[in-house]
Amino acid sequence: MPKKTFYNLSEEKRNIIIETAIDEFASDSFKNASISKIAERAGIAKGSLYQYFIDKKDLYKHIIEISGNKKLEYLTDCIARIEGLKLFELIRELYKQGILFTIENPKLASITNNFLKETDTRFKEEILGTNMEKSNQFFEMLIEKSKQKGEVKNEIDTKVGAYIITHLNTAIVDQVLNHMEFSEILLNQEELLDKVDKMLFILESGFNS
Amino acid sequence: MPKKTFYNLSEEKRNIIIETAIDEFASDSFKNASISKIAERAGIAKGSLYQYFIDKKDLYKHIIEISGNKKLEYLTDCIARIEGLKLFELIRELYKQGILFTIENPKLASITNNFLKETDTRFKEEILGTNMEKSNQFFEMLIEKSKQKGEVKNEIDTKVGAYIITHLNTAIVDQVLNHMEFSEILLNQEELLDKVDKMLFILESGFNS
DNA sequence: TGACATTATGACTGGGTGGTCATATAATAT
DNA sequence: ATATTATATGACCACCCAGTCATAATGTCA
Repeated sequence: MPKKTFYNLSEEKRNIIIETAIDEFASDSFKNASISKIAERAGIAKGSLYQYFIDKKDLYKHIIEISGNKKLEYLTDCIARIEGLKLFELIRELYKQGILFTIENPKLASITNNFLKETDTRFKEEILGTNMEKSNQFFEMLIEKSKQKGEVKNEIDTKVGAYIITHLNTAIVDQVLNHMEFSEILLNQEELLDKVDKMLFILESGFNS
Repeated sequence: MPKKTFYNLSEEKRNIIIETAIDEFASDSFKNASISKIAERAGIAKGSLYQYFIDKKDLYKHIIEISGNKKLEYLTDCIARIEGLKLFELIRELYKQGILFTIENPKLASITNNFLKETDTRFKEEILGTNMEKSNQFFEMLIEKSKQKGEVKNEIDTKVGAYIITHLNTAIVDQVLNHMEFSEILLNQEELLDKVDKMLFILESGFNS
């Protein structure tokens, strides 16, 4: 968390710093992102950054938190509709909102994605606190409910099912990001949703004929 | 590719260098791996390394090539049996061999996995040459064949199907690696295969009841 | 033994990094 | 206007890096 001095800054200055940090962390991993560059590009002295944040990790934590909150904004609507939707209707909505978030906030999406790819588990825990594995547990809960409703096969292993759904979600976000980097074209959202539907169709009914 | 001087070295010395490089690239990304450390740990002068390899990328290329070849050894057997097996029997074998490779060669697996996570597409192309996307195309071909045999639903999108199978494969390898890092216990191979079976069951028959 | 080619070496260059700290500036309070 | 507190600064520290190159050591052939 930032020091008090950071919140004494004008909102404008705070925004510049945050935006610059987002830029930097979006284009490099935590390790390779540069505090020096952030300071330079934000037009402040490096020493000042250390007046606002304890250290690099502290700034990173704050940016990760911002990312998470922003993404939550995209998901809360459909999470609110949990009760009314069938499992795969809900998953479709979640995937869709994930894609939307990625398209509208590519830098934030890239940051959270880079973070997920981080291998150092201790580091991850340190940054996320207790919030880890939340996504997996959420899907596990959904699957259990759907089993009880008779929507989903009982023979299915809940944990493995949640694992599949989580991983394909991040895989999709990853692909969106890479395409956006490569061809600068804002890729067709409908085409993407079509892919998602094809994917969910496979998950729902299986490969076998 | 290494310079001629590298191949003039004794096999022993060559092996030490390769092993040390594998260690280094396994524990850090290309960017963060250190030539200086490799030289120091291999007990040779840094300048010598540059007598054997053009630059860092050249050494990395060679290590990636070694990894790829070693993994191919694990897969050729079951690839040879393509004709006799059903789609998911084959996929099971491929996943299984992938896990086996990862357990028996965790460093090499970690290197290839880190490489796959690399975001810079140009860099990837430069390292791999034309070999990119091979895995995806392979699965696409398999799915097409299985459709013709009537094993697999025709309504399924081949590309999306291959995408799912490829991504879940790398996700599994990833999990194996992380577990190995964390608990130093050689994790139960049967337990893993059980998870794979549960995963394939879902893919074969779908979530819906 | 001497002449030549090959290989080994590590100090060095120019660049980067996170983080510190004495000092300068600005703001506030008296 | 003075004293006190809060913020801004950038030179500086210790460290790391990839890659170079003149020199030294070693090997090879005559």
